[in-house]
Amino acid sequence: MQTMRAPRLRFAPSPTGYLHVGGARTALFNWALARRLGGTFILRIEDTDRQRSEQVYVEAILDAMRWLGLDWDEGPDVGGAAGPYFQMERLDLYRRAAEDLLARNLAYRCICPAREDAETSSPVTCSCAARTVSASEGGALRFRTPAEGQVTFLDLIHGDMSFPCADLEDFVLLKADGVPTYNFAAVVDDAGMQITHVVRGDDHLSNTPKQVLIYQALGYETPAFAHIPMILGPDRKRLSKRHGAVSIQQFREDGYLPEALTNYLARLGWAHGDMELFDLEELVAVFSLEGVGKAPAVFDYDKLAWAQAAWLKRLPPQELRDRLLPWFEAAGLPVAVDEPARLEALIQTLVPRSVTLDDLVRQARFYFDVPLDWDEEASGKVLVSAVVPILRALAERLATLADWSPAPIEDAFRTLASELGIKAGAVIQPARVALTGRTASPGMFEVAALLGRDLTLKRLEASLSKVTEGVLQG
RNA sequence: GGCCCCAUGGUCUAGCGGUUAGGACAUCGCCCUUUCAAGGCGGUAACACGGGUUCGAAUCCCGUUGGGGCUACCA
Repeated sequence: MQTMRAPRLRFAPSPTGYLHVGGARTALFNWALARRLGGTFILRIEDTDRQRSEQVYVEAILDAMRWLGLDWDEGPDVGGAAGPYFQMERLDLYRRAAEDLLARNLAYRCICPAREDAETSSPVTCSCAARTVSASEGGALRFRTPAEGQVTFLDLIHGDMSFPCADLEDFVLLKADGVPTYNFAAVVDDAGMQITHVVRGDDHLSNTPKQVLIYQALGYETPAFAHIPMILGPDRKRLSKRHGAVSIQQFREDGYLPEALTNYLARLGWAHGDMELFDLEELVAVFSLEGVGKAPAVFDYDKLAWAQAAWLKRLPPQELRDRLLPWFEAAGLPVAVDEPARLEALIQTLVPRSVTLDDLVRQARFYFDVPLDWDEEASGKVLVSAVVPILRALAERLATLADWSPAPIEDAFRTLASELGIKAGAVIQPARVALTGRTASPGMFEVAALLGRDLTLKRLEASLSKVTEGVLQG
């Protein structure tokens, strides 16, 4: 029956916080399935929790969605573009549906006080269970759950589900202030928006029978459900801030690529054979709910880092350079915009040594004509007086080198070493510390070439005086 | 407590009755090498347990254990 309807999916976050990885993955699966099926993807903001919902979170969520590359298709016209739907702008819909249920005696008003001890394990019995409470006005509206029978529905991941009505209480549809609860608003909207596939977290599985009851009471066809496994922390508890970064915004600020995030997230709870590295387009080409597992997945920061490093290498050099530009500026490094090729080249020397963009830019510092970030301990060991004649000789040769490029530079280093009867490393390592301030760096000849003759000689001189002063002092 | 879901190496997973149980991350070793990485090659490491069903179970069924979720006028 669902097959006759055009596929329509949605992601329905509530703006009570930033978009976290769990929500992002739910959004990703919905988006990927919608695209795969050639259907429609809708974004709906579930802002019915007036206490916790905030506008900044709405903006942050939209921002994160766009950054990840998850675009939505429809919604109220917002300056020419399709904005998301907001439940607080649709209160009439829920009230009308509520009145319908009330009129047909499928719901009733309840004036018993709100129960406050939800945390205690012992169930609180509401006097409404007697189903005789009624008040012409005020109070909350409760659904009249059938005393007997089974609620059944299809879950594309878990199979046919069946719950006894007797286990379900008379849940609230409308709060006393007229605002709908999650279960009610979600159903009215999913039905009204003709959603065909409800893909959401496993934590909603227990809510589904209640929702199916509402669909039936309202006379709507039920969609197919797909409850995807939760994402846990290393301690197998629900993933939260205490486990580390969890919001998409945080990962973005830390310098992760959206490609790495969507790639890694897709592989949490979903697999397609041995496929590990892929972009959104490649994901859409093969995505299916059949590949989604049932067991909860532990978020692995190490594997995310691996995916990130892999994407750093996968991105076209030019593209990576463009994305890095703002990071260089933020770091206060004097990027010469008229030397895009040089920038691109120096970035590439750092790609195999970096994970995040922030990480890469930090390591790029020595390539610029700014004070060196000296690793004093290392330089103290390497830049000793014995090294002075070596670096002095090296500087002389480099000063007159005809062609300033890696191969001739390497030749100069090696020739000098053999003439002095020492190992190449005995020249290279002191030079490395002199040019970069540390003992670990990209290839020395590439570094010198990118640094340019002037800066190279300047750094060599600076090191020589540094050693001399050190000797005088020591 | 009640109800529900889940269970392959440390982690993400492939497997959909017959496989030397495959891949990836991590880890260990070797190679490459001017350092650090990256890369290449190789190693250690898993079917939670107990019963069935079957000629044959990681695969199907039932228990046990373990983990997760729901049980709000939160979503």
